[in-house]
Amino acid sequence: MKNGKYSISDVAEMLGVSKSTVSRAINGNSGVGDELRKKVLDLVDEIGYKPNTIAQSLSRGRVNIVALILGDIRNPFYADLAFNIQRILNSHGYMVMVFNSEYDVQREIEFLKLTIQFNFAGLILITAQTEIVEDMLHSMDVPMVLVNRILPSYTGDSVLTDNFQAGYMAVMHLLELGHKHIGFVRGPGVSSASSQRFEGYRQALRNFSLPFNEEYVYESDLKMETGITLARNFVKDLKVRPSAMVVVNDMTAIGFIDGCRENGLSIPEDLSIVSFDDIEFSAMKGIELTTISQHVDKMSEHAARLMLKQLEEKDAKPERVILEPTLVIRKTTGPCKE
Amino acid sequence: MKNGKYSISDVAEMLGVSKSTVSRAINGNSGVGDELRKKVLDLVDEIGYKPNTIAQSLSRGRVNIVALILGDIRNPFYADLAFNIQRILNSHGYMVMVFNSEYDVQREIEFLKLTIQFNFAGLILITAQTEIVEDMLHSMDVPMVLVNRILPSYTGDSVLTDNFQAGYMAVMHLLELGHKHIGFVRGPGVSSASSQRFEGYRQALRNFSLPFNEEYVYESDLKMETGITLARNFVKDLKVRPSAMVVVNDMTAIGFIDGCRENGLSIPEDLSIVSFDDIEFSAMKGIELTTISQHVDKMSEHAARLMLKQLEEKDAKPERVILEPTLVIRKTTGPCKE
DNA sequence: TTGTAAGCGTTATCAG
DNA sequence: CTGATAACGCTTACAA
Repeated sequence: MKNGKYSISDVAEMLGVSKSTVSRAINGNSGVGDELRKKVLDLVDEIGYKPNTIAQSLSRGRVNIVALILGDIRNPFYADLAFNIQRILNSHGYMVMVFNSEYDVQREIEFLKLTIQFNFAGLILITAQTEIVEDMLHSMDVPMVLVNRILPSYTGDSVLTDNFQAGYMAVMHLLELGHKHIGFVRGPGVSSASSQRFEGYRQALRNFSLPFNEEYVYESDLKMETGITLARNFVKDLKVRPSAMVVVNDMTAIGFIDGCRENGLSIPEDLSIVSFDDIEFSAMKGIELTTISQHVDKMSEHAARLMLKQLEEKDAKPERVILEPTLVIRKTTGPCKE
Repeated sequence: MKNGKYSISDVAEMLGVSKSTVSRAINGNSGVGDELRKKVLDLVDEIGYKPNTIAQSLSRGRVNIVALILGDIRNPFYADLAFNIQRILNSHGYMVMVFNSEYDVQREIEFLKLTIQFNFAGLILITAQTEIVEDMLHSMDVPMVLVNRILPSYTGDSVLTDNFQAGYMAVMHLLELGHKHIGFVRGPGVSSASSQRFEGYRQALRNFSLPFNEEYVYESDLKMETGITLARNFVKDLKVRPSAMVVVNDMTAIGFIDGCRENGLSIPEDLSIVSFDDIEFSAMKGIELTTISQHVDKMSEHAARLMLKQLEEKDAKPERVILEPTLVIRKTTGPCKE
């Protein structure tokens, strides 16, 4: 017994039995007599012995930690996902380690390398980007779930919203309100979610012969602060402004709206805005975003379920779960007045 | 070499040297010739060998993970703290594992037990509560930093805002605006930050002979949703309402304001509100909280610094860092009209 | 400078 | 049903 903590050898010695017996007893494995098992368990309970997880991991060849890589935990959408996934996996005996890539490919690759070094039990990626990552992923033989982003050649488990449809829906809603000139704030190019929303938007524009204007397309790194900056440019640089904007995520939209109001634009009177995610804040008085829900609860449940499936069945078939987006109409969109 | 990964033995064998030599070389320890060291490093680099962190940890007796226990990662105040702390510790070679206690003592104790089992390198507690926890903490011989909460008998490293002063400041601000009847939404009783803010509030009331009314005191679990519920009761149950409220944190305040407006109260015309934290959202148009900043950046820097100090110096003296709160006046407080 | 070997705390294999 | 004993991959005295 070192450092105030008991080891399995201590327990074995105290009982005059072998380590194997103790190991079997505490792990609920067969091969120990009922009487002896009870004796072991009683002592373990009494002295408060806990097996050393590191040693277990080394022996078993993997650690019971699932790595979760996401862009930025400060974004409520990701925070919700992380929270829910963590809760579910915890309740099944797994730990979750959250990494913030800060939307940076280099950092993401670093974390992927860590996954190898640590022998993590599984890997959940909420922000998988570029071919480099894709190559690494292919060479990694570990349970893996992709959430909300898709990699072209990836065929494993994944759960995502139908982002094309989401983008399409956004435009349809604006169209019904009479808007014809509709701009778009996209996310980083490497985000498939963003690209697909953009595609849906383009398609809707085409289907209804609405004009597409390159000048009305902006790019955000998904942060609120960036939304504010973008809005300032939007207000100042454009001689003729669109009457509506589709914005890649709620955080950017909240910032964007803030920037617009700061510069004298009224929302939705002067400009209608639809975004995506439906984070908790978007329902608040004073915000009240019209947004397209990604159903973060379902998304996290599926992600956790798929991970557990891979963790617990050796050769489970890969699933691709596709969630339907839902339009939530609040107060940032209104009829077009022209 | 198993599972596509090289072990130190593989490297040693390929070079015809011993494992110890490889170990010394890659860890930058003395006792290897320059030439041989270079040979080792070159091969390691070429084949992309990475030491197995678990095996290292078992051997060294601790794993390079710092555990960070907080109430709820979905609260932006905590998310900011976690993000910053993680970033700093990562850059010094430590991993951070975030646990959501969900403000529940039982869960917190579970996580503490995990710290023992895992032999985590350090422990950062942003939500330390009750005597049970206190006892456990005392018996744990691991680098430890308490953030934003204080335990009576704890003498180790800690960083916190002067919450008493913060509570006092909140009242002073309202007093200057002419308010006399001031209520309070407190946090859970186990939160020392909340209790001290409450004490500061009480003291200010006493110092200026303002009336204290038990009916005007509510309790929140720090969540936005709860703020909404509280506000509904506040509006409906009270025949005579105070003209101002001090609310324990921004998230509750945002919900509270929402609930008030939903029930026809105007903020700040009918009711002034001051809260604490100054999360990013509080600056948004449509929210614009008057709030007391806890300087989350400084707070995280100190927390990380104190942890690193303990991690890297064997017998560093404990420090208690106390941050001055700052009042940020925005638009949820206004003059009292009576 | 380099190698040998013991140990870190478990689990798993194989005898008894 | 139970006990030795060998891994797991690395670090670290101690020898050479």
